[in-house]
Amino acid sequence: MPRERREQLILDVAGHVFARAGYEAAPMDEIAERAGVSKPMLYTYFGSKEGLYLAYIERAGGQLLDRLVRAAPVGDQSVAGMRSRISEFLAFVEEHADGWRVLFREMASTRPFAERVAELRARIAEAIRRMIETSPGTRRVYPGTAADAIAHAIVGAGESLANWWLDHPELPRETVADWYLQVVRSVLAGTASPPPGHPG
Amino acid sequence: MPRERREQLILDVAGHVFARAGYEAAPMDEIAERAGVSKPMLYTYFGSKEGLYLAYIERAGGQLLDRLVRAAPVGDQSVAGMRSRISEFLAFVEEHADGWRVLFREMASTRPFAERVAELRARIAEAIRRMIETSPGTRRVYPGTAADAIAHAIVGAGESLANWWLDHPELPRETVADWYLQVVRSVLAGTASPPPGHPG
Amino acid sequence: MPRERREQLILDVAGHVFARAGYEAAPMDEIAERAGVSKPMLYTYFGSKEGLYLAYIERAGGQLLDRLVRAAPVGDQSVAGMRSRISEFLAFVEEHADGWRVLFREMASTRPFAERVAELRARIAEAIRRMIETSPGTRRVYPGTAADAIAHAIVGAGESLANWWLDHPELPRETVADWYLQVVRSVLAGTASPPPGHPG
Amino acid sequence: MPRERREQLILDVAGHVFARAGYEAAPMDEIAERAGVSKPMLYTYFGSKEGLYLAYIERAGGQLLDRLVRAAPVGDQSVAGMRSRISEFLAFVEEHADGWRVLFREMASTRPFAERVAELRARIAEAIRRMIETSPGTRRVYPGTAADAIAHAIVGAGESLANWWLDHPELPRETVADWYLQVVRSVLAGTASPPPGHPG
DNA sequence: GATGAATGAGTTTTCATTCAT
DNA sequence: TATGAATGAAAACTCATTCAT
Repeated sequence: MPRERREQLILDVAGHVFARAGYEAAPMDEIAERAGVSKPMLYTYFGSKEGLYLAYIERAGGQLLDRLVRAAPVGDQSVAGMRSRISEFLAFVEEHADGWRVLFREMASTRPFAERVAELRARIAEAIRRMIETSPGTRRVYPGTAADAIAHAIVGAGESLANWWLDHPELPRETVADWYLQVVRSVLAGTASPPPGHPG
Repeated sequence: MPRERREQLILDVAGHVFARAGYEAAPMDEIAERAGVSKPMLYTYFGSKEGLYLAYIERAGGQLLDRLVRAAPVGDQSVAGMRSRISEFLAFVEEHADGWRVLFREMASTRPFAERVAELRARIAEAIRRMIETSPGTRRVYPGTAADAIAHAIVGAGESLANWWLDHPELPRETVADWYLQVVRSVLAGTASPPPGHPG
Repeated sequence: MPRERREQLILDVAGHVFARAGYEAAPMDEIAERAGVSKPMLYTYFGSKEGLYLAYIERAGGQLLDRLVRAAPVGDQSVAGMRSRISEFLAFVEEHADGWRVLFREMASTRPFAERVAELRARIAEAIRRMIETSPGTRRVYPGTAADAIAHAIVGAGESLANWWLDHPELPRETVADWYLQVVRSVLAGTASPPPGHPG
Repeated sequence: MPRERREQLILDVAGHVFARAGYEAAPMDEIAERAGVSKPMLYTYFGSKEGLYLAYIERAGGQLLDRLVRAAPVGDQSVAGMRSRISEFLAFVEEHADGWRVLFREMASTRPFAERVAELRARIAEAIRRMIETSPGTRRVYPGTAADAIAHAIVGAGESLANWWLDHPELPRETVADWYLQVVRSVLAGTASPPPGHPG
């Protein structure tokens, strides 16, 4: 088996174990055994447990980003484009539940890995921020910092919704996508006009 | 020092260590040393590492809930009430950053503790769901399940916003509260009327 | 409650715990709790865990010796005397199962306590040895050393029989006593004449 | 060094430590150090302290049984066969003093291990019981249960004699074997005819 | 006299990591 | 390249023992 193929297989297995047990509690022995390789092989390929974990995060994050980018061109701010991206995001959650769980777990972490995931998240939030700042409302209510904050709120809403969905797998993806789309559009619309009676 | 006081002190220290390192990576030795007590005391008081962690989660979750409940009466769905709750939530994040980090971390966890935190989260989402279902929109667009999903999205938005704020501590709490309030109100409003051109 | 009475009560409880778990595995906490006293009390009364154990061995051993001595005068080598002693021995096993188990356990031990029990055992063996050497056989086949060995064999037979009996509690004591008496008499008789064809 | 060889070496060392200190008081550290291996090896090979102890008991018990079986064919009830078995038993005690001490210690124990040793003992007692029931006495005095009891008494006599011998190592094995043979034959003979004046 | 509270020392066990082959 | 075998370091937890009151 060529190295590349074996690496992918190992990452699959590792993701499964990491998703179930968490980084600390996932034993390298189990990963090696399940992958059908020896432990030294893991170290030859990935250097360390940390390296293996990072490689997995990197791959999962890359896959997620790829899907988002391919779902709609970067500049596309149409409703159709938004819906497409949301749908792809949920498709990723559905098809790579392990990957999603690991990525999401690290959002709450403070360990070195969290940084990599934070970057990924920041890139997605950044795209949303641009949408906020260029959304066709009459006037911008909040300055740039606020847009960043709101963008993160939108991202968080999506994550939370995705996890809620993992507990309700009977719902079709498109239904959940509709809901999230509605949330996003509402927030975008809401940032275009100040709430009635708002002091600032 | 009376036992109750010392227990609280230990929980403070434990929260700090747990927030920084995570459950698995937090050594009981360090908690004991930082708290100025011996390890056996930790076990006498809390039974096990798991017991200590649960006690901390319980305390932090209780404090958060207390604040939310005291911020505004349960039935109160006014904007002022919402703002008050949001402000209290962010005050908790600000004043109990450790507690918040630990609670938030467990949202992504699969361990036994996650259940306790999920309960806490569910209670908050439930309150929001009721708000959605009784919000004064012209007609209800989505059925009960959707309301639950949207409620979780709102909760997730708040969590994400809170974490974003932890990285931008220079912003005053009330500013962030305003933003979150705006998000919540937008979503509530959005769920009262379907998006234009929505198929369903 | 007077000290003497409380000491006895503690010893009863301690014996129970020691018999079940063994010396090493018996926690002082459990003994204290079961006896309804505080741990420092145990140390005030018995000095240490070792002290408590020794006190228990001493008491149990003394009780056993007392019974044997009272069953028949020391010089009495009649069959009735033997039967009486055997009966008392088995009565002790029956009534003080804990004490018996602890004493017997220590026979196999190499720890400091074993010495105390070995002494007890030696005293009993010594009495039997004298019986062997003065038993009314025509001539003494074996010298003094052999008599000592045989005496220990007889003691061991009794111990083993007693333990076997603990697993067959439905048998009346007198039945088992008869069997043991038969064994002892057989061996005594056997030592009076060499086996046919024995070289020495 | 091949694994099999090292396992045997570890068992030798473990037996030594167990014999001296007892199961509870024997630290794995000491066993590892004396065996010249690391502690994790002990766990790789034997799984746990209990596993190591069981492995040792199993080996020692197997060796003892082997010797007894090889000493004389199972059905052989001749005096020569008996003497041969006794001699082998004592040879085991002499050559594997550690093994003997550990096995004998567990006879008094209540832990899970005791069961394994009880089985071994029961197998030996069973063989003796059959000898009793088929011994060429004129008539059987005691029923089957008694034969079982007497068999255990004979086993106990041998154990006790063996331990006595460990304290008198200057005596040649054959001498002690003769004594035990005499004891066994006396008891067997005694069970063939009731004691004069026996009521039953 | 009695104890609630406290701990130093030690135990088993696990795991990431690395040689020798 | 690939691995069976090995380990250093550290973790959770327990227990006999002692003060301060």
